[in-house]
Amino acid sequence: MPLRIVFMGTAELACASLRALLASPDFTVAAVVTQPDRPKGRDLKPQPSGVKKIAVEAGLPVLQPEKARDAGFVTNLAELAADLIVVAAYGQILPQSILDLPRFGCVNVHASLLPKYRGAAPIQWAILNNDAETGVTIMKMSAGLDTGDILTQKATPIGPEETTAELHDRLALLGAELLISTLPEYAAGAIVPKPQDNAAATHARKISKEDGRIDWTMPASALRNRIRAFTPWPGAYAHLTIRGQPRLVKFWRASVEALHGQPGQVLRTDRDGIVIICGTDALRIEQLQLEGGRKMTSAEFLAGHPISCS
RNA sequence: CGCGGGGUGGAGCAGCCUGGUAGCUCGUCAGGCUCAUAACCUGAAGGUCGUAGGUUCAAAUCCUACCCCCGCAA
Repeated sequence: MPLRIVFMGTAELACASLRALLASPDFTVAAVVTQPDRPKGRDLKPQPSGVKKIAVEAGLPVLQPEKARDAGFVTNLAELAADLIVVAAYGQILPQSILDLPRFGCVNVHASLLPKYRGAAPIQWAILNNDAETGVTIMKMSAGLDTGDILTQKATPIGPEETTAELHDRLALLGAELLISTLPEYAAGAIVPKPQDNAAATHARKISKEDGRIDWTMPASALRNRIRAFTPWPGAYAHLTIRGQPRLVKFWRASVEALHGQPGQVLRTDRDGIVIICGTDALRIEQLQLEGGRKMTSAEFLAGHPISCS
């Protein structure tokens, strides 16, 4: 008999897991819970989350409580009589009353090798710190922030050029695979949940737009990691002087060069990029984007936007 | 009606305010120079200036409507 599941998720990361659950005969998805539609897009009209779109397409009931801890919502959830609640990038803290609801509890998909990078932005921080590997964790949820007992984990190397966008997509799929292979074993009692080593825990705090601002006195290698980590959001940005005007420019791809000078100085502009001096070494900008415009290679950009070396 | 930028030879842009010869950087092609080159020199091809109307002797430029793209914001 398939496991009766309620799925809770909002962000893109959750979509792969929901699809995997829907595609597997081992599970029945009784309902999907996602955050209320939020203003999005150029018109700022409320848009459904990716998870909701999938649920609607699959003809599943969708619940969108403003607050998951509302008593009314918890009651509705209880009536669904799920064996298990699967949570992936839902975006809200769940009260103990929900965690205790299903007989198998709540299981979470997290995009890091816990206890490392608990919190909202594990993928970004793994790249920011230039880690060689990261992974996904399936855990039994507890009241704390990503502190639950670990069921299974799977590691994956981080490519030297890999961005958050790319790693995110890989981890979403990896997490989905691990989820559907873990759940039946877990339900059969074949997995012993393993407590996290709290002493080794780190917190991956949420990224803010301000984090994207480039400080040219930082080492070039650190800035390159920021560029990778903040793709696609919020982007690593700085102001460059173009036709005498300071213009906001986002940097999307860059490499490190062993060149030195005054931090912030534009050393060279050629078809291979724009070389800017950093605190240690220099950054060769290969792809960038002017405010209001689309992404361009440096060669394209320089054709129409003269940047003088300073 | 959330705010804003933009659609000009293949690419990226200037020109628009203050209507009157289609400009710049690059690419392409041909030739030259060079030991050599993505360097340099010379020449050439290539554009219904997003679409449809309007104003005018004359519209890339001013007016109106529409289509499409992008950034901010979330």
